[in-house]
Amino acid sequence: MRPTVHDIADTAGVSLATVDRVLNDRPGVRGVTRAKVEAAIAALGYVRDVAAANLAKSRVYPLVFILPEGDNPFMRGLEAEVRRAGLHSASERTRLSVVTVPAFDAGALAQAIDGAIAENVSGIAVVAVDAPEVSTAVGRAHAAGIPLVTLVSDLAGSGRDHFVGVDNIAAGRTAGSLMGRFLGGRPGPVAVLAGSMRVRDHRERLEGFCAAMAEMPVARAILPVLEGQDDPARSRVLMSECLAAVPDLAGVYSLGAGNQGLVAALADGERDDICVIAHELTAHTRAALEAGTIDAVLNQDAGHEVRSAIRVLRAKADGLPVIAAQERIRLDIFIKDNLPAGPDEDDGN
Amino acid sequence: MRPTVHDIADTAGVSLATVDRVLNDRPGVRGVTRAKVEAAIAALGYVRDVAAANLAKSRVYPLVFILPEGDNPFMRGLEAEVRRAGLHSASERTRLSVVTVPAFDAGALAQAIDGAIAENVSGIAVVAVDAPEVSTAVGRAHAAGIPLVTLVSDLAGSGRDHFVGVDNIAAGRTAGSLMGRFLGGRPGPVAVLAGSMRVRDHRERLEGFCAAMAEMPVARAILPVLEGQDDPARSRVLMSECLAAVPDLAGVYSLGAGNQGLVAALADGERDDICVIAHELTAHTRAALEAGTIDAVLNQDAGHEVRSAIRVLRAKADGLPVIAAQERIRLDIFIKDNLPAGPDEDDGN
DNA sequence: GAATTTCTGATGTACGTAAATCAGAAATTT
DNA sequence: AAATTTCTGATTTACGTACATCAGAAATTC
Repeated sequence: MRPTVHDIADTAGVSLATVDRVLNDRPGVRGVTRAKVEAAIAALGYVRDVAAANLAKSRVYPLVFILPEGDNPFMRGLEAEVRRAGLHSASERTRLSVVTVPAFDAGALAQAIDGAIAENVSGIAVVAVDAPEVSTAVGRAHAAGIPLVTLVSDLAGSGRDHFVGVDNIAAGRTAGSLMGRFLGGRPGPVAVLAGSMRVRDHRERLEGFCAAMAEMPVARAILPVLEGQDDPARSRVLMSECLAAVPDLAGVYSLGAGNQGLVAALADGERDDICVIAHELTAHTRAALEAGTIDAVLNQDAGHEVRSAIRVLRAKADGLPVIAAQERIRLDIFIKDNLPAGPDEDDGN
Repeated sequence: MRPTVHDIADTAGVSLATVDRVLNDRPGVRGVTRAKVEAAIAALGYVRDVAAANLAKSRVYPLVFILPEGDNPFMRGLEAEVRRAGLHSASERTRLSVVTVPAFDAGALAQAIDGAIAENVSGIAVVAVDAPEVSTAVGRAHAAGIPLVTLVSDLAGSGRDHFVGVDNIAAGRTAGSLMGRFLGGRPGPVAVLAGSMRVRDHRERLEGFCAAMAEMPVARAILPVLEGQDDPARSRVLMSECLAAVPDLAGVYSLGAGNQGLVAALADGERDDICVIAHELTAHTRAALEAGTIDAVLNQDAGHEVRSAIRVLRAKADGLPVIAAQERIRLDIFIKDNLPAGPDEDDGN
């Protein structure tokens, strides 16, 4: 049997109350006594039974997810996963809520973070816009002792406790490498469709993509980035213009959420010979992958990210260590042949 | 606050003991009374607090993993992950143990399953050899009420409760599709190196591979399967013979654990122009991927599989539902550019 | 209608920890 | 040395569930 607080009290020769004071860092214990208790804890290899502790505390963990507004399918998928996790959250003493803010709006984001701090939640997960206002708001959360993780897009040099998301430079490299291989010796430049260079994940993907393309045996031009603000209409216009202007376009790397507009533009232009690599498996990209319009989709699993964020925030709130291997978010590569069953086709067993 | 057993007792107008009898399916409750209690449970939306229940039961779950012996790196990786999970298992009231049996030996496997049944464990995870003896042993576990999941390789038409592993037909299809794209118009046949056609995962991968290759625009011969029994020396000999016999070999699909032998044979033959797609990210395949000998590695994450098996077995033991979406094991595609940090390079945060 | 069986209620203990209270011991100050 | 402050011990209650016991009520059988 694993040791309990009673065992510690016995071997340390102190009372239960003293052990409790040491364990929970409460005042009222002399240095020598504290040392004795800590020695006993170490000797017995005691680890607190978190389940019992939470039961006794009857503590609940209100966690807030701050996500961008709009019809970005990936973000809406994230939101859906948060809600889905919320269904099971009761049994884990967690209460989840979602706050949405205008996309790419640093001020609104900082305000939302401050709001969560004011509500004294026990954890915050935020899709970060990489801006100073946001960094200082994150600093305030840290100062208030509230664990905060960045989700999907990271924030440089801030006090965030953890980043939940894929390595976006590696994602870009992967896209570049696949693009190069798929194109082989075929000539023609490559276009890049992004949301905004104001979010770190988009910048990093572009960086990786360019690096990998540069290493390819066949040199290939990369056209100036098209920033569609993750808006379908805008992305469609930009892409259509590009197709018209560059008749020998060989490939498109869509590193943001402009896929709906991209697919529409490709259909308009009747260009099904272009090698397309996109991010995030959504209804649109899935259909385009099956139809052959898109050749590969790089994906981060929203469900996994949400569950990871919850685990990390809870661990941080409890002062427990995070199991790094379990929390690493993998980059999925999907082609037509390894598409998973859709969310509506779950076998439910 | 979420409802407790006391709330149910109050609203149903019965005593705590009766509620307990209904909840835990104990005898001694009249039909009408039971209905009243169940109505109250439904009305209040009661869900049992698993943490408190486990605390009260102070139950431990002894789980057994039955894995093949030998120096198969993937299997040793699985074993390592089980041991790693064992470190954290105390806090989850789980006790893990590993039993190894000779690879591809159905009789020994069946015997190991019967041994676990005799020990009255609360769950069994087994890397299945697809044979009748094994199926009947699985049937005996089912009859004994012991949850059993197949791991990595499934078992047809048996009473296993769940399969923890990737969709191997899709894995084969993916390999075939990537092989076709990477080779492009280059001529030459493709070789397949397997472990044994007696395990279902290898058969399924081959099936998917052949199907995907057949759908490619360029027809390509697939040579007869080389069965290396997942043994390095044997795989090396088979592969060397093949390289000598087929000078225009364009690609190799290694769907088993013969990668060490494969890489050695390629080095012997000084053939670095062959497109190689292999399974499972190990030290060998990682090095070969970085060196450019192997072009893509399809991987199933051993750590994820082990944790999934544990979650599923515990859920089954408790009679709880399994969250299908969370337990789907994904097929990772690794190329040089999206290799994750190695196990020794964990950032540990 | 009495005897039996079956059901139900009341009550208590346990799991391992948190947290509070109060009394007494030890150290410190006056 | 007395008064005060600081530390420690003993004890109790609580969290939500599991499980056991015993007595009494209700239903069933004879």
